[in-house]
Amino acid sequence: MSRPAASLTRSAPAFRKALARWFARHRRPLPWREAPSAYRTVVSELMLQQTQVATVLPYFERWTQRWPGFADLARADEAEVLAAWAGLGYYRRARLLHGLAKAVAALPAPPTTAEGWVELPGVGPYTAAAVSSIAFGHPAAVVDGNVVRVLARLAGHRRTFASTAAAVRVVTPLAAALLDPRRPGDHNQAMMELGALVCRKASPACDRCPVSRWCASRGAAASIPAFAPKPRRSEQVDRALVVDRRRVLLRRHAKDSPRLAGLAELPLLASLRLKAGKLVAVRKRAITTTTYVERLHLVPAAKVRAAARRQPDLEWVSLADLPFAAVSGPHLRWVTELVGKVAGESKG
DNA sequence: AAATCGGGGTT
DNA sequence: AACCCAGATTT
Repeated sequence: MSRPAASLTRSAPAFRKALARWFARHRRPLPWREAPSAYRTVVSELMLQQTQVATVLPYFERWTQRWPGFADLARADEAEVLAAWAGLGYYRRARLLHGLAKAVAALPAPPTTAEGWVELPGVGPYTAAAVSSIAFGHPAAVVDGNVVRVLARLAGHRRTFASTAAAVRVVTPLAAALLDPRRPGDHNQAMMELGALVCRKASPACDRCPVSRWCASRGAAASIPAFAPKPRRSEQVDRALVVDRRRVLLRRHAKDSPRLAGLAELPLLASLRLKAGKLVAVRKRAITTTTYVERLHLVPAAKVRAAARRQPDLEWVSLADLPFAAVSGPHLRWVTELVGKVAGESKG
C-alpha cells in the first residue's frame, strides 16, 4: 500500500472533524434521524439489515405509525407483525424484532451499551454498535458493508478477501481507532453515509470526498475491496396455481420457519403429489447464491381438494384478501397478474 | 468457516 | 446477469 494505516490513525482528530463537517452538510433527512428514539433506531436498524434505505422507508413509516414504541409492539399479535413485514425479505427479522420488543418491554429500561444490546434477539455486532451509539452515545464503532468499503480503501487493502466476514475482521481495529468518542452516533452514521453517497462501490466520487487526503486508494478506489467470487447455483422449482371460486390455494410456512416465516406462497407441485399441469408462467427468482427458475402450473381445483383438506399448511385465500394475508411479495404479484388469465381459462 | 435467508436497486 | 445492500443465525 502506498500509505500505511498508521498515519491515518495518527490523524484521527482531523479525520473526525473533516468527516463531521461533511456529514452536517450532506446527511439525508431520514425519518429515523428526524424524530429519533431508541425504538425508532432499533426498528430502522433491523429493517436495514441487508436491505437498502429506499426499500425500508415505506415499511418504517407504516410500522412506527402502527406500533409507536416497544410496549406497543410487544403487545402486538404475531400474525399482524409478520403481515406488516411481508415483502421486506429476511422474514426471520420480523419475529426477532417482535421478540426483542417483548424482551425490552420486560426490562426496567433498554440496555445502553453494545454489550447489553447484543444479547437481544436479532442484534449482532453491527446492530449492537449502531443502536448503542446512535440512541445512547455509547462509543462502539459500526462495521457494515459501507464501512468495510470506506476503510478498505482508506487503508489501501489490495488483497482479495475470502468473505465479507474476513474483511470485517481486518478493518474493525481501524474503525475503532477512528471512532469519535464524543459523538459516536453521528460519526458512525457519517461513515455509512459517506459509503452510500461518495465512497460508492462502482463509481466512487473521490473528488467530492472529505477525507481523500488520508486515502491510500486514490485513483484505484473502484477496484477495492476485492472479494472472492461465490459459487452460484441454479435450481428449478415447480409450483401449482389453483384458483377455485375466487380463491387461490397457498401453502403457509410455520411461524418459526427458517424461510418465509409465517408467510404463504404458491404450493410446490410435488407437495400436492402432482407431476405437471398446464405451464402458465416461468419466473426467475434469485435468493442469495441460488437462482430459482420457478415454473407455475395451472392445476384444476378438483385435482387438489383432497390434498387441501389433508394438509393443514394448505389454505384457500380469497383473491380480495390476498394483500392482507401475509403472502410473499413475488407470489402476491404472480397471482395478481395471472388471475385474469386463469379466470378466462378455467371459468372462474 | 461456510451456508442460509428475500427482495430490489444499480450497474 | 451479476453484484450487493445500515447482517444475524445456524450448521
